Amino acid sequence: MATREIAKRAQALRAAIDDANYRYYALDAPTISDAEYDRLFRELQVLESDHPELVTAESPTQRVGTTPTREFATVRHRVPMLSINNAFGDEEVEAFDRRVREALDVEAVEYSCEPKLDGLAINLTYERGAFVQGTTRGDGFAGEDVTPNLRTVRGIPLRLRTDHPPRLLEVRGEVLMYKRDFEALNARQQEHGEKTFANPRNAAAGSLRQLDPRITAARPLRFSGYGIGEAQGFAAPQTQSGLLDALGRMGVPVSAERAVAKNVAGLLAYYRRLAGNRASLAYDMDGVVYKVNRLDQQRALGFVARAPRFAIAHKFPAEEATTELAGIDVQVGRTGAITPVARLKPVFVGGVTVTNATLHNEDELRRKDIRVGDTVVVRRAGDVIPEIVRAVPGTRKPGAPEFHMPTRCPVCGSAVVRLPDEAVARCSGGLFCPAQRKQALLHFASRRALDIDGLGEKIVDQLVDGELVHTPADLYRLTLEDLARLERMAEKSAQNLLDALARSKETTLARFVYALGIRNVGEATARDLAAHFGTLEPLMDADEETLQGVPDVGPVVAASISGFFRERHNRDVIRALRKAGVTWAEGAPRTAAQGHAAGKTFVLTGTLPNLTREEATELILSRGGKVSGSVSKKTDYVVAGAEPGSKLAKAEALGVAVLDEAGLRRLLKG
DNA sequence: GATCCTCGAGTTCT
DNA sequence: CTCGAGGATC
Repeated sequence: MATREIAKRAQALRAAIDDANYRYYALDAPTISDAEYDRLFRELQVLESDHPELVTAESPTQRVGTTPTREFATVRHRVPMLSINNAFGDEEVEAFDRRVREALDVEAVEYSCEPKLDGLAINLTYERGAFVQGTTRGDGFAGEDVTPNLRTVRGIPLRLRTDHPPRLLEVRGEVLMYKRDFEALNARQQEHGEKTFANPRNAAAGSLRQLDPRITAARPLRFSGYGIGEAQGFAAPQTQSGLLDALGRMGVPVSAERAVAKNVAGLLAYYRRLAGNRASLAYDMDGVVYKVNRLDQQRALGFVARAPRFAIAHKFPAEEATTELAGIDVQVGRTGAITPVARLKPVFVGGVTVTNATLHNEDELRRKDIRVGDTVVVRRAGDVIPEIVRAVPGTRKPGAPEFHMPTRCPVCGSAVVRLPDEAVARCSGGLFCPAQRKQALLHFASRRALDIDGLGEKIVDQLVDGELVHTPADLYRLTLEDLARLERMAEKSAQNLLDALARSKETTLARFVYALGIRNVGEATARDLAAHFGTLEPLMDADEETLQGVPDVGPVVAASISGFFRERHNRDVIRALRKAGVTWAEGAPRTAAQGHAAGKTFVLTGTLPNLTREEATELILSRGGKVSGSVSKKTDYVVAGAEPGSKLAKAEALGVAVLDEAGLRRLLKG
């Protein structure tokens, strides 16, 4: 064959393979068999290996993966990749529609509806139609460059199918794995003695984050596009649904389940249809997304902080699973609270394997009438903490006894008492109880208290059981030799712990008061007390009446505080701590707050780009503001970052002002 | 006395 | 995140 003919043949093979990929992945309508596909692919490989000069970056043979990289480079997004607010019920969707119609001042709005795929959001950059870069979402502002890995994903076109490619087009979508592909992959992994994945989403994430693209190439990843980022020289359609159609025509796989709804009733009908099909669809979804269809209306609506006002994700209810209740244990908390904990036969729910779930207290247990041996329904509440919803009727084992709270503490044997009108039962042993002593030490060392890095549960167990440490002050007497004798504690980590202890001595009055673990005195109250008294002595000697002069301190809290400081033992520990070198800046009592945020209440949600939660809190406090944990009518500002929680939705519902990090900084500067 | 708003405390898994 | 309960407010 003449060189020209070979080149032509290679060209024809590439076109045929690209076309097969397009029909398979984008149209979901394959026209040739897998065997025929493999034959074409091998012929092209042979041709290219005989004539290396014919190989191009866009050749389908180049999807097999190049050599591994050391790490992924960070790339700033040209247009931030935003998150979408969530709706958890019909009412919230109706409220969303109402807000949209009011803002646009129209009778009805048309929406584009799409499944919310459970995968990883990525950004694909095309220059003059050629795929040049792909990045992960990251924090929304910058992500990781995973171009070589994305190149191996066969559903991602290496070249857009159009005669007039835009100068620049960023395609946004989700990388995911089909359920059946995930199962096959796990079976294969298991066969080869390699680790299996918990769910398709984790499998997709793990596959995409491989440093060696050849591994990614062997994983059955898919792509589904849902929007665009930066676009230059692109005649954008007028609507979201038109945009999806246009992407589809250019060879980008888009969801076949997409639809257009004329009004809010259409949205809810779409939701019910997809929720009903959930099990039979090839992929996992965590809900559906509604977007105002007309792009000019989208622009008019704009953004609130980090999320578009023109879109909302309607989430499916938390997944439930059933398993057997293997037993009920009890735990002893810092305040002596005895909490029953369900031990479950491991069950896979909401993407993780759950073995424990809290039962809160005796009343709750009674209410749900749960007994050991019952089959129970488990769900991950708020998608995080597992809870037992109910027992499945008719699964009770004959003679299964009712659960009773122990009358003696399982750790120290002291009496368990439950005060009238209280839901929790408590061990009355106080600091005599090793469990409470351990928890008190862990609290003292916790990040928001004295922040002693490396003092974890395992170490505290040994220190207390070995009688090396009784009170927090004893921690500062520990030597390298003491620590090196402990299990799982080599010299290096022992030294690290000593360093952390030394560092922790420099603290603040608020942290110190919080670290003491006074009942009913948490972070916020400790801060109020520190600000009000300025130094420790007047606080220690204050009577209950004086204490009630502090904001948010009433009779109960005042009694806890004065009771704590009246105890001889507690005063001794405090003296010993100060003697060991624990210090803080002695401030004058702060009276009226000053600064640009004076008297304003802030609530933080999501991840801010340049500030940690603690830094943001510090910043607000230093300008006289207050930071609270929950949103209400009294909240002045909600500061929202990436992936905000339900607080953002609540803020919008209540009409509370929402700021992003930049807005917060501007406000604090004045 | 009722109601709303906050805070404290406990909790799971990777 | 959620529940329970303390504090503030009317």
